[in-house]
Amino acid sequence: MPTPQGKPARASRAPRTPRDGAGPKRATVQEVAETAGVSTATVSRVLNGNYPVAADTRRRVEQAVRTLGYVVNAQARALAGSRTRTVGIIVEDIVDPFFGFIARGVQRQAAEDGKLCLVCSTYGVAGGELDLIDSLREQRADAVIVVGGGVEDAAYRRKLADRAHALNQDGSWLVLCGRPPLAADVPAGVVDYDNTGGAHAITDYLLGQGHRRILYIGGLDQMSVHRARVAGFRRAYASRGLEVDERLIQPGPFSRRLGYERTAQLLRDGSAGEFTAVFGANDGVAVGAMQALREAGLRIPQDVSVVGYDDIPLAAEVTPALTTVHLPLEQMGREAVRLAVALRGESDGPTDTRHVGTHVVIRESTAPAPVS
Amino acid sequence: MPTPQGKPARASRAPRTPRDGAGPKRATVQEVAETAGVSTATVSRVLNGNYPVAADTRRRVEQAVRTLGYVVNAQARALAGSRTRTVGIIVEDIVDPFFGFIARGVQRQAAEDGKLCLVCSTYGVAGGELDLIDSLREQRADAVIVVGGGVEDAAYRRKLADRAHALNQDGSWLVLCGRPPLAADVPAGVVDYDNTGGAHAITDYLLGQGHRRILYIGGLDQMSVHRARVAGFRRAYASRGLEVDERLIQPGPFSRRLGYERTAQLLRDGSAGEFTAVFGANDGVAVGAMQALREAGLRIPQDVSVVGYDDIPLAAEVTPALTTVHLPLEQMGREAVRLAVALRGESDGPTDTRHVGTHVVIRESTAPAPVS
DNA sequence: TTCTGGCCGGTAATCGCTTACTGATGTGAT
DNA sequence: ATCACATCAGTAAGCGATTACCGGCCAGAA
Repeated sequence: MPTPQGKPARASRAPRTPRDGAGPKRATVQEVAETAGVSTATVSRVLNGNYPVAADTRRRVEQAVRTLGYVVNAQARALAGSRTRTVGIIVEDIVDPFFGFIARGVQRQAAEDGKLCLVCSTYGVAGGELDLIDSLREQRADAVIVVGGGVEDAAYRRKLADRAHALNQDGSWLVLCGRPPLAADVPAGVVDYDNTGGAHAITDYLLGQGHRRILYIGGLDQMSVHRARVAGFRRAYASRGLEVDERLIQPGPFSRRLGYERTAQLLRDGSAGEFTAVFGANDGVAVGAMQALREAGLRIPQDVSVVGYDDIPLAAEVTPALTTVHLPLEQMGREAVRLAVALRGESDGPTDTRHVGTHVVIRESTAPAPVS
Repeated sequence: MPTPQGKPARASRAPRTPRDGAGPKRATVQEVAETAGVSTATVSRVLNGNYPVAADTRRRVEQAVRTLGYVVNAQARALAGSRTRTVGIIVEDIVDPFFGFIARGVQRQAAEDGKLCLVCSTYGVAGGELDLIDSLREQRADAVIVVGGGVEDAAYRRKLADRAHALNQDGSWLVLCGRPPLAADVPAGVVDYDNTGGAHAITDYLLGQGHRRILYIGGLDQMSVHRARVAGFRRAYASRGLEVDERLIQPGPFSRRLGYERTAQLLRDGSAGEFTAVFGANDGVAVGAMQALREAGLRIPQDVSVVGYDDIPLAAEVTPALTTVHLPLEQMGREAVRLAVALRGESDGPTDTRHVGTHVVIRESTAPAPVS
């Protein structure tokens, strides 16, 4: 049998020469300790300030730190301690302002808490979050924040739940941002906004302006965000005792192009009937729709009103400025970090869900329905 | 004297109980080794695949890894090895698409190289880069990429150079992105684009269209980017033997608001004389100017042509679409990472500077100068 | 058959810091 | 003067990998 099954060879000890000194070198606590004439423990205490050290000793250590230009080695610290002072955030695309603002909130809150951010993007790779979570787990990020995320089936949710358990066992937490909780027994924090409520509010506003036929564009059925928004849209009609014409609900991937093409097409072939308002599932879709309407010679808001969702800067910058549902994105990012910090330590607490408020911002793209 | 100066106490050894086992726990190479019946060295070799291991042994180790759900500890690995497989990037504001695209390039290239990104933003704090570089030095990022950066005086440049030396001594590199080199003796890589050339090209295009009075808006004199662009603007006039009216050069902080307000004001008080074209120092400024022109009843491009710089998505989305100078932002980000990787190891090589190409993108906001 | 290598795999030293214990010192109480 | 306490500082055991060195084994060469 070529399989080596024998007892391990008992090699005799041999003092090894220290790693050759040619490589990069920087001061260590050891050296600081020697320079200051104290022990490494004391240096560490001064550095972390979590243990009483006599003023005089402290001064000497600080002096030594300055002299040697000492900088702590975060890896060594993390290895010895239990935290890395690092939070990971996973988004779809960092260029998208929706994610950008959330990332900004995460960064700012993290900075205030003395942490650094590992920012990852999936760039459209389906299920890319899963691999990224694994990478962040290797890095032992103190928390992993997953923002949004598109299509999700049962298998995917199961895998995500597995990651949540794994992270939790490592002592850190998974925090979902802008998506609903996974399940009661999955240890993950959630920071979400009320999609149904927001969609209901803005739809109700349009209905209040006399609009009855509102074209809803965007969203895929597998996306929970979309399902929730459509639910709000429907509920607004229902609570006024009105019916919605199913032909007016036009799903599709969130994108400016979808808004443009779908609107142009419906205007051309009239297959969804008439409409006096357009509800873009997000601001990008709405802006695309505006362009199609304008090209068709329709005036906004005199002929057709348009509303969006999210309130990214673009909404306020287009002409006419877009009426939309404001989402406190940056605040959500901050909240996610705070939640992760709060959760930390609780080895297996219940899933904690926080909701941030949204509100309708009325700008110039909406007006009372034209008298027909 | 209360100062404790005596010889350190020689405490007797006392075997300490292992850290209490209640905390988070995850498999280690040790456990994998035991499970697979090999040594930790062998496990490490299988994991890193940089040393021959018999196929059978490898299989057993892989099996053990799977069974235990083992995940390597990046901190321990970084401490023992010499790299952290992490790159840091510092931008002004991650929401700004200019920085967003560069960050995207950095992320993608880093991902392809098996690295993770630590993304930091200064959010307007002057000199905030310096502190962030220090943080990234603590983290021992394999490279630190600093993008853009605004106002910079001699003292600031000196501090930045100090950081570059420190990083270099640590064995990693500072890479400047979208800004000129610091000095020949500063060990830092540079990835930049030709601002003077780009400004020259687009100005020349306008001059070729018959425009003679071009309003240049934006940029602060302390910003090297601005100085270079204005230089290109001037050179374009000069190379055609034309003179530029100094009143037409209107500095100010890059912002949409500046474009809007300055244009509106000059239109109102005519203090800079007439002009048939506006050159926004970046796309935001140009879009702001477009708005002011439109509100003043001027048509674009029939009455006034407008051009921008950078070619962020907004440029293609406004109506009329903006003629501008395209910058390969994402590619710059990738290039910065590649440069950092290439530089790594060279303990003190010469400053390496790479330039990425730019080109004028002609859209709908420009037309021949109106016949007066 | 004995020797020389090539393959593989084990041993244990390190990386740089945190922290549980322990000890020395000085102080106020008795 | 003696003893119980605070206070402050030192010792050294990890944390979880990587890797320089060393050595057993076996095949082909001499």
